[in-house]
Amino acid sequence: MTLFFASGLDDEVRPKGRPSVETLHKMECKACPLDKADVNSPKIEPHGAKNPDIYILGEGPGEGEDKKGEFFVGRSGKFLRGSFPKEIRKKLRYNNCVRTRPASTKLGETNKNRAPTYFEQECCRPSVVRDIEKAKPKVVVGLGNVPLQWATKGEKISLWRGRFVPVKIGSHVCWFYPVYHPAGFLRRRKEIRGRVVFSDEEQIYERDIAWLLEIIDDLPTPEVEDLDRVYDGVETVLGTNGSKDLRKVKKQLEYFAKKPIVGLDYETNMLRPYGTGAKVLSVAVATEIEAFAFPFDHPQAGWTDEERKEIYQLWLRFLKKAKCRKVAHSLPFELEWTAYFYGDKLVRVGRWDCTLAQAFILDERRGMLSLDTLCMIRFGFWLKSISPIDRSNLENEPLDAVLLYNALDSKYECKLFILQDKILENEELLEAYEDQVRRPATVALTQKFGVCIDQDENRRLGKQLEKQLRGIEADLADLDVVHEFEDKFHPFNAGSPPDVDKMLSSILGIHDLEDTKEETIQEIDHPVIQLIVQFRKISRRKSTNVDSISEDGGKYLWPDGLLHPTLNPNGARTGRMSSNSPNEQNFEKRDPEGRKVRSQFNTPKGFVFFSVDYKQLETSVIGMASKDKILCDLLNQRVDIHQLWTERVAHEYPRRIGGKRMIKDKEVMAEFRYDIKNQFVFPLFFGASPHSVSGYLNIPIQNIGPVVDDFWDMFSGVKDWQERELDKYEEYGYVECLTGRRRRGPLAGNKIINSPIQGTAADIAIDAMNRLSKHYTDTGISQYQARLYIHDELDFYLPESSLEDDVEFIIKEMVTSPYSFINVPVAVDASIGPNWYELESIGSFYSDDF
DNA sequence: TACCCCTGCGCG
DNA sequence: AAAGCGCGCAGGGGTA
Repeated sequence: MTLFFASGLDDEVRPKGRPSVETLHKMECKACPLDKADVNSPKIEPHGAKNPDIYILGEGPGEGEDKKGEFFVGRSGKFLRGSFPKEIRKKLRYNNCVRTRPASTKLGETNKNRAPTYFEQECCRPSVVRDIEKAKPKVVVGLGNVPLQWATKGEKISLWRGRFVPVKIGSHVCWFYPVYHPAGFLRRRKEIRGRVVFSDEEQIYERDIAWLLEIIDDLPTPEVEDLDRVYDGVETVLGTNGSKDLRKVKKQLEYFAKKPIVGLDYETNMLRPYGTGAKVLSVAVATEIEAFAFPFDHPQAGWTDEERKEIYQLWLRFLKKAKCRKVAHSLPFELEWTAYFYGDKLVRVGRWDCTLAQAFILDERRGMLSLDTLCMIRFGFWLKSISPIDRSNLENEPLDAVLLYNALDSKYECKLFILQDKILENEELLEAYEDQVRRPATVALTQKFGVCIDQDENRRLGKQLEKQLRGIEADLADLDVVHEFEDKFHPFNAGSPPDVDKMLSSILGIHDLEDTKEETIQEIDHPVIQLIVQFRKISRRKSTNVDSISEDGGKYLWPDGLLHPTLNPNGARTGRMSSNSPNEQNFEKRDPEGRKVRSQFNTPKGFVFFSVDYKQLETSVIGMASKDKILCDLLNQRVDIHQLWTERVAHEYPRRIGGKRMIKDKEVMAEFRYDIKNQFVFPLFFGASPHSVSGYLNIPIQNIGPVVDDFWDMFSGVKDWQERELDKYEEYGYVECLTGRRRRGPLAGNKIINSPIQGTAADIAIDAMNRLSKHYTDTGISQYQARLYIHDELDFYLPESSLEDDVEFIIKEMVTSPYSFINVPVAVDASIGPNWYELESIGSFYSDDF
């Protein structure tokens, strides 16, 4: 029997020629490097209550502990005891992963603590395990990274802290509850003018401990998956038994179709279905206790062509008819492949669920959403370590292994879904999950439809930018400072920050700059600076916006001639969707020259490009959240708030726009409005200080300060709302969108204010996108499926034949949002043209017109 | 060669 | 030390 199934490090990371982990466990102190360490108190014994509810597990004794021969008597030990109420304190038990002080042996550092090594931990493990087995605590509280790794193999305490993980320590099953180590944040405590400033970590630690005490009596019995039973109920067919296997597939699919909840998982040979030779290798369906996997197009699948066709039909039938909830982990993936091979409509047939979306709604910390990690958090074992298989190359792994792997995934998806569903219900987050789980269908279809690129335009732009770059390089080569640089060092690369830094300091004699950003260096009056800035701009424009989507080697163009950017609904912590490969959300727009790259985004013949932007959506959401009377009135009267303040600031400080007479200049004011929107109104609404705003706008504080005061006089309801949000965060440790989506701490002040706004705006826009997409799957009108999603902008390809009807339908759908918290008009700006660059406005449209 | 982090910068 | 928020991508430069 393994001593502890999730024990520290494996043999795979063991340096060669060192004893195995089993040997270390057998030899204990005899093998330990610390056995003969020169310390005051070797092998300190655990102490405290005999049968505690809470067992505190630290890294190893520090200097204070070593001196006194007792754990947790140093600074952080005292702090830790202090964080528990007196009655509870008596009932704690204390131990460390390593019981002898691991002190630094480096010269001059003999009194410094260090983290215990793997060998020290493993030698000590048996004695710690024995003590925990004897003490039988309900919860082991792990302080910092070492106990986290010790108990779960988890790696980042910031991602694991505050979660209850079921673990089996020796023979004892209990909860492991990682928290920040006090020693860490006590070191980082700062004093400003005699007042201690607490770090985020410290506040989070306090909250985590408080939560532990609040919930400990209500914790369910922890359950750790029995590794001997993970394959229970798993069945597969290889397809080699012809019609017998076929019948089995049929029977099984009929069986699972009648279950209430079924995990569903594809294994594929690529991540996306658009590559040449992309195929689904196998499929698995499962309940909590039974799983069935069968091959599609794995090379070893035994199907004849005829049987393969039958398989296709059987699966299609399942997708069309199954009454069960179909659960995937990362649903956009399953839906994208389903749409691609079986038809778009199926993404909305029956009910699909997503364990990743559930996990995201429960805890939006990134990096902890894989099925593997979630199985560890919920079931106490690492799912992926069960299957000895190269997951990046399933096509060349033996079919039987692929099927077992596939089946396990689907089984634990189902199991995970059922557990997370209960937790969502307990935390009153089912509604937020419903919003989240509507996203994958539209995401999958937008991804599948793809984005057209005008390759002639791409080539033209590529050549033009190439020429500009050569020109800049030639101009650079003419400069004395560049000669000097190259004599002294090496060829000058304007795209290299270290080179630019060297140019500034060694050649131009400018030393005190923090970085080489455009903003920082543009004040320097030297031709080389302008050339550097230009070079960076043009080379970025070319590589990011042109080369990457070229049919001539662009890495994002697929064999079908389209882009298929991915949208990630479970990535951005506020609840926005991010985009990648390429990021459709960062093609240039603000720079009049740069925005020409958008001309590459055209439509198929017979279609026009239709672009719809929500008008000041986040400002409207601030009105919805704060219910500020003035703001809501202004929004109801369709007043352009940015314009209002643009004029106000222009009058207050005309120098900023080049004098009073410029107030009448439409172009100047339009440009200034842009600055006011992004450097005044938004920053203030999201918590920027007057001083920061002064900096952004480059207007002295004595001029802008009074305007900021007026701003807050006018929108005092918004200020009050901001205060309320901060209070709520203080109380609950999270903030909430109007849609119920949460964002948990640690959050700095301004994020607290921003998150509910950004998240709610995202929910409104994505909901509209989804309703339009549903209209497509309901009626077959494919132009209602958005092609691009850019936060507050949706883009469509509309057939010329039905242009007017489609325009009206889409606009109406976008402005008539069904959320009950909407108390101000929702408005859009719409424009139309041959491509994403040559767009002509067709006007603004308001919900109260419909 | 692949991978990592850093810097810089585009979008909302 | 204080800081509007949210993202992804390219190139440089180092490492294995």
